[in-house]
Amino acid sequence: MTFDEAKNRFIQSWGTLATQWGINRTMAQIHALLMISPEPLDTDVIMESLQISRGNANMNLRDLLDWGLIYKHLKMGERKEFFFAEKDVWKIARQVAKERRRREIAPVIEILEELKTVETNTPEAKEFQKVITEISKVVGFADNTMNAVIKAEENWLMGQFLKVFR
Amino acid sequence: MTFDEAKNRFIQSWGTLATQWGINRTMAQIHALLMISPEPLDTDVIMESLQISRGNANMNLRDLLDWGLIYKHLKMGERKEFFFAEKDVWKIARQVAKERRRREIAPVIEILEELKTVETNTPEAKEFQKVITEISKVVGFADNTMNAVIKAEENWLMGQFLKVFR
DNA sequence: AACAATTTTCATTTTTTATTGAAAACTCAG
DNA sequence: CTGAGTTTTCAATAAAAAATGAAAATTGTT
Repeated sequence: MTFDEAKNRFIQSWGTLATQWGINRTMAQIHALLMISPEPLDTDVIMESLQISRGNANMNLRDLLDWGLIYKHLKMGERKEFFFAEKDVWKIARQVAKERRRREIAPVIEILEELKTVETNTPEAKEFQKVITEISKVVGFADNTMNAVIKAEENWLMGQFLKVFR
Repeated sequence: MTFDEAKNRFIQSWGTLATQWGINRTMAQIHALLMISPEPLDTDVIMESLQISRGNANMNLRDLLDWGLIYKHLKMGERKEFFFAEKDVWKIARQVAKERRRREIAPVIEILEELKTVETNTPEAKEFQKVITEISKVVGFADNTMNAVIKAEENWLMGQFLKVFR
């Protein structure tokens, strides 16, 4: 396999994987492209590489900035903006965990707490409350796990898990 | 909040959450409905409750069966099929981890291994290989973690994490 | 201030994904 | 074997999500 083939394969695969996780294909592809580029790239290069429009490129670059997965780089004497990706994959994992926790887990916990307060006079309502309580436990577990990832240093986290799997 | 309000809120929220994770809304709603139902339900009841077509109901029920999240129940003297959900939320988590590992993580590991074999003569190719190697590590970590969840007994897993967070 | 380079926005279009509903297939009692 | 009850399939349709591209806004230079 040549380098260019490998590169394309990676960008393509990353995009496909992302869609399975509710992330849009282009955003993942831009991220992949920047991850494997040793140099910051400008919007035109990205558009050309991935064959996408300016608007599309711009919006997804903005989203990646919001997620803290890429950064701007200004070259002196140039007016264009250049972008480069966070290359530390552990840091990326922490960043994604942090955002998803905030955007997804936190609201769910809130709703579950609210639902726990329902009256339990019928068998149906009892079953309901039982399920909600169980879900709360598992969501709490997920929340703690994400928290661990967010706060962890790479070595600490690896160490903990090596202990578990020893 | 009345019980019916709570029920609807739950089904609705579960559906919304699911879409953020790349799972379709209806599938999650059917699952939620069955989770909180003390009795197995037939297709007509599900169609009525969620206001969906027979084809839609049938397809998503089949998918849920494939995922091992619901089961069939045949009532004696009845020709209709009834469905009930796995209520053990830990078992659900294990089941989902198992399926996603098989469908998503495993193929990614395969591709990454393949990409590692690329020639590294240019700086660009060197950077590429470095990134791929790093991603491999993190994906391997995710794979191990999912494996732990899959194989774990509830108490063992909880115990391990309590240790980590003590 | 005028202008050219660049970025951002957003109404429109395209693509993708989900849903419908009716026909076909299946199942089983009589 | 027949036919009513039930499930499954799938082409057509609808809904949702993503992408386009050109106009508007912004930025920095002279």
